[in-house]
Amino acid sequence: MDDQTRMLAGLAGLGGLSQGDVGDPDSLRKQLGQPQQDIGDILQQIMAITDESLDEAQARKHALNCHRMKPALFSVLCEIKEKTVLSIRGIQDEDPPDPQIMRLDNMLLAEGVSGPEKGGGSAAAAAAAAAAGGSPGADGGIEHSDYRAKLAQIRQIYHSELEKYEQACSEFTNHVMNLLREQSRTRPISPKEIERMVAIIHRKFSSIQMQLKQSTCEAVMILRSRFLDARRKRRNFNKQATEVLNEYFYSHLSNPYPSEEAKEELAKKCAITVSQVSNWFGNKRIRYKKNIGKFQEEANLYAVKTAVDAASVSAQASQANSPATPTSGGYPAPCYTPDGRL
DNA sequence: TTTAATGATTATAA
DNA sequence: TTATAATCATTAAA
Repeated sequence: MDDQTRMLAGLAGLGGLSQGDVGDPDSLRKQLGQPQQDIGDILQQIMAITDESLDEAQARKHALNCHRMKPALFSVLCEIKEKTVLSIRGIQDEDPPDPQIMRLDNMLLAEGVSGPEKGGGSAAAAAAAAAAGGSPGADGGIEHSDYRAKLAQIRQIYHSELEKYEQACSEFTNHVMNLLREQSRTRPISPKEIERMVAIIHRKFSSIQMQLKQSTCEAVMILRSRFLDARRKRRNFNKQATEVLNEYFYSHLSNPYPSEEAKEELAKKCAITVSQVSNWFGNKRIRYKKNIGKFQEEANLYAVKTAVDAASVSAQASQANSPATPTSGGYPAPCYTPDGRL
């Protein structure tokens, strides 16, 4: 737009060539071999062309295009352009790869939304089969396939939108380029300028692309939190596992804080993860402390069990490796008698 | 259907 | 980082 006003100013200046500061008017006039009014006339027509109707303008354009003075005028315009274009140079040359869009790209790639389609239609088919099949083989498998199906849906939407975006972008770019090429017949347009315009268009479109990527990322995150949140697929530990954990807890009641190694061992015994062991102990400690009375029975049960186990072990091996007997500490021990009564 | 139990998460403090 | 306390969301029992 600024260029346009500059161009108009340049053209207006050209109108009065005698006082013009452009090039060498005298030689130009000689070159043209025409009176000055003629040029002013043509310029007047060019200036007025925007006010005319489309058909009129088209006809006028054609007439001007065929005008014998057109090449000369064109070269003058080129000269002016050459001068003005200097000022717009340097405001380009900045194309840093947007870190935001790179972040989004990485995430989409990691989630398998962008990038190569893994498994192709077979994954969708498998998901559909799993959903249709009455008996979900693995427990949680149905949810997993549901998740995959939803992800595939997001992926499909993303790709179709991206395609639309790319099509629109290239369409628009082509349109503008054609327009500029067409205009370059009547006004000087350097390839650099076209390039710059294309860059501007791409920048504008890339903000749209970012929005698309942003919202896709959001959708994936929501899907993840909805399906992969462990709380939603909580399963109670099996009886044997809770037994092992409770045994440890009540036999270390004075200090129910298993070391990292102890946690690992418990995890292995119970076929759960170390962090699950940590969770369990965290929950157990706080819940025990909050209501010791409620756990009294359980405590006695396990105390007996431990004692019996220890007794049998010591009887079998005739060794004096009695279990760690809780004496004092942060957690009050329940009163218990060897026969299990309170 | 309501309630209790339970595994996981979150916020906070040491 | 880890422990605690509160809370969430699901499962199992009543």
